[in-house]
Amino acid sequence: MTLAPKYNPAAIEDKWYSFWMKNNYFQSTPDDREPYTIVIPPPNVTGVLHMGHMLNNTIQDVLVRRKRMQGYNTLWVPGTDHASIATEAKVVNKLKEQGIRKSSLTREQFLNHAWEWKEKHGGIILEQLKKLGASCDWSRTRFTMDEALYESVIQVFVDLYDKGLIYRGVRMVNWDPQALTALSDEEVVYREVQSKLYYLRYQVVGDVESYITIATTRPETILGDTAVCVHPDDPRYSHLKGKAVIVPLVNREVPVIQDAYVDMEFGTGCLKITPAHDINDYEIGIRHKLKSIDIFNPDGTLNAQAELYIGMDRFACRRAIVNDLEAAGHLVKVENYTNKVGFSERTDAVIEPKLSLQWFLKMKELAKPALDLVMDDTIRFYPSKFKNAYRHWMENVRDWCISRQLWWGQRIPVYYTPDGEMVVAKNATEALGKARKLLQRPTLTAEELTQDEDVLDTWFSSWLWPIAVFDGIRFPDNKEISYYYPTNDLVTAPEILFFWVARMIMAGQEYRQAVPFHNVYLTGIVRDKLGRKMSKSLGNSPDPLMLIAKYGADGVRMGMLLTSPAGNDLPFDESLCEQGRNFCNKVWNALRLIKGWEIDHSLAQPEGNRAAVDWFDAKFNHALHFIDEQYEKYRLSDALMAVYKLIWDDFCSWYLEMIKPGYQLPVDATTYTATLFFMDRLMRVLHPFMPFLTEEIWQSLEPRSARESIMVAEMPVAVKYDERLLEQFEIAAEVIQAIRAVRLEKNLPFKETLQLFVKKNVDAPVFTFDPLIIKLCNLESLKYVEEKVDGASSFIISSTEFYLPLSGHIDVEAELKRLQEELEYTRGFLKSVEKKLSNARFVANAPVQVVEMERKKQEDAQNRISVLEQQIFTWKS
RNA sequence: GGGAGCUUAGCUCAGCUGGUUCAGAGCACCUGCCUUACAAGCAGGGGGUCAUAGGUUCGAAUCCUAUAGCUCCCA
Repeated sequence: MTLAPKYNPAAIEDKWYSFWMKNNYFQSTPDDREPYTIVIPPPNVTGVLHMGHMLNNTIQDVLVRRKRMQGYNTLWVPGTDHASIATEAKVVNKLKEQGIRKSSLTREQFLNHAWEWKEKHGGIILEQLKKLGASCDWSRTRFTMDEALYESVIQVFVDLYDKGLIYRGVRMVNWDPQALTALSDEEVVYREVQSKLYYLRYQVVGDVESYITIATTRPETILGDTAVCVHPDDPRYSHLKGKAVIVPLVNREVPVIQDAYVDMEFGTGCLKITPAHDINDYEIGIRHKLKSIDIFNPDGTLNAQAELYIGMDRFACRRAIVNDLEAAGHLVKVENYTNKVGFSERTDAVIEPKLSLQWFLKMKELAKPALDLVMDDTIRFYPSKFKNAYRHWMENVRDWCISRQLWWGQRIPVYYTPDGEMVVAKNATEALGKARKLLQRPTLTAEELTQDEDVLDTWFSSWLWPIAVFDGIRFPDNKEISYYYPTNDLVTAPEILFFWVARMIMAGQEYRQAVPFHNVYLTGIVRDKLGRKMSKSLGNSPDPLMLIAKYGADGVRMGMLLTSPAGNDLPFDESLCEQGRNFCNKVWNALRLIKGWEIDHSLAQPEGNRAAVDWFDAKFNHALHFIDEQYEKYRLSDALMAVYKLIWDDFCSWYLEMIKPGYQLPVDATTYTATLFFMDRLMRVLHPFMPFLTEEIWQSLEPRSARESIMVAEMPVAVKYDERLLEQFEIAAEVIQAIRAVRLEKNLPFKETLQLFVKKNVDAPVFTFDPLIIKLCNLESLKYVEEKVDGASSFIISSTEFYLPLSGHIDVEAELKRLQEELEYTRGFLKSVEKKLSNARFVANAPVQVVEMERKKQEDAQNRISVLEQQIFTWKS
């Protein structure tokens, strides 16, 4: 059998992925095993795979593959969400390129275009996930606009409305003038921008000489001013109580009001009030029963109520009005000013606070149980530090604006009658029935009812995701939902903790009286070397598929996981993938070595080999215990690192070197079988992290039947191991390393054999690993002696002296210097230990074990010192 | 403005309720090796006054207080 000296991922990845697919290993149906379920955080259909998805989905795949091998009936449900705003924007743009305006289409025509777009582009990201090795049950792929999920959303709306939790109201909302829709608070990102603070003077009514000056960053909104406000305790303005001022240019008289909201320190301490265009002004407006004048059209241009600049865009208007105010002598001064401005997460347009009629879901009642479930650890967050942020948000939660002025999405199931009454119903037929009853008019026709034009927020479908993918809303008792729900783990980003995770918990309580998942693993943000978030707009994100092509899917998976403990940002560097690739190659070459051996069945197992096999067996179980612990704590990078070291250091560097037969010599069958067994176990433990490589190797270890696969093989279970053996080996390893260091220092080639003499001073000798010391150090002999050996290079491990006679290579001065330094260090160490022990309070207060430990240290140091002193004495004489 | 968190080797991070060898890992770095599994490698090695200043304690990277710097969330 000849194997390429370098691992070539491209040659095998597609082969194994289709092998797994063909054998339906990813598929799950309910049975009597315990289920393990993950639902994918649905990427939006407009998306292509980015580094965040790579990280997130690698983690899910690791978790699900491990559980599968542990015998659970595992299911990972894939899917996408419809992303109202983003998708509608894409479709609108595409139509624009074809010269079609959205406004020229009917709703139905537009939706046809949208579906067409979805069919064409919507599956790209899922196809990309396959390249990563994602073991999703693709036969269950769901989309938030699928009929079942659509109907579930509608049903939930009707239900919540009937429960009195949904209401319609005029509120100040975040308006996106580009997407022409309201946004939820979570879809607005605030950024600091350089802007200007304009100081404007308003004339006081009845006194031509008297002016007051206000400061504003938005001078164009003065057209909507309906008051000017000062602090009630501000002596500068007390004389204005009850007076009115004139809004410049439009010459409207507005009252001067007093409200403690005003910050006397800011600007001039005098605030203009525009209730229609600022959330704080809106609230002041309500308190003082002010009129509200909405001066903007939905697209951000000025309307007739503004009286001036009608039809002009809000930013063009700002420039124009500043000029006009200056010309009219109303502009006092302009200052540079840094403030935070809200932008639309989707379109990046500046958000316009706008009064509008929207649908809201009351949050208070839903939030309380959802908060408790996290605080009492019924649902666990990894890392738990996010509990704080979660609580803070849930305690201050505000009602959720769920309507969007779009077409792509679930249309709000509210129907209006000609007389302005409304009914809420699952469909038009039911609505008609309800409306007839409501109006007591049996002749009412369906045509007379008009359905609400708006659709629901995408999150209003996503929050049902873990239930809806199993059709648990429409059919709450179906077999699937009963079996798979609650799901086990959710892997997502902290950014959507509130608007997705929290709401899924609410929906779970409301519709299943159960949590949607037990554990939430929060990933970090993938950043570039400069610490910037990777994004398409910055162009600083590598193309994941290119990375896979370059380093192999396994290499990239390892690169993603190595330095990303839960919740920590991942400063991504391609060299991490390189490390993953190198590791693949290392494992590959271990296979090459083993497969290259000739087996001699007549050969008895050498003693050294037996020791090596026993040792590695113990080491493997020791590592497995540790790895299991890391998984328990969701510390995947630590688990991976432990596997990495187990394979590279313990298996390759130590074990294989120990049992490796000499050049062109055969290996005994017992050792060979044990080695194949170890390799098999190691591949299983590594498989969740590196599915492709491990399958390829596992399949080559032994002949396999057509349906066998490592991905459904059993995960090794840690058993008890001999700890003493590991300790004894540690000492042998120290000896080997010391001899290697001597060789390097003295420039002694490995081929030259050495003699080793061991003088045990305190402990009884343990011979277990002696044959391995001989082999790995190419010793001619290893002898135990009672007396020190003259003229030899020496080293000391604990209190045992080791001698390597090296005629002509000994530098007495250097040996003495080294011994002297070591002696000084050990004396200092002993002193510090003795200081502790002579402290009566330490001996009295510290736990017995700790004191014992110190006594042991004292004894060891004393022994070592006497050995060192004797050696120095010998060298000197 | 309100809240949360972070600061340990050049980089990225471990270090659990204070107690074993003058703090560990991976990568990077340095030295020597093309030793027929692997140079995508082998062997050996250096590197940290645990942000700063106090305090509690027999004992602090670990607990408390203050300061500085950074990050995130909310308004």
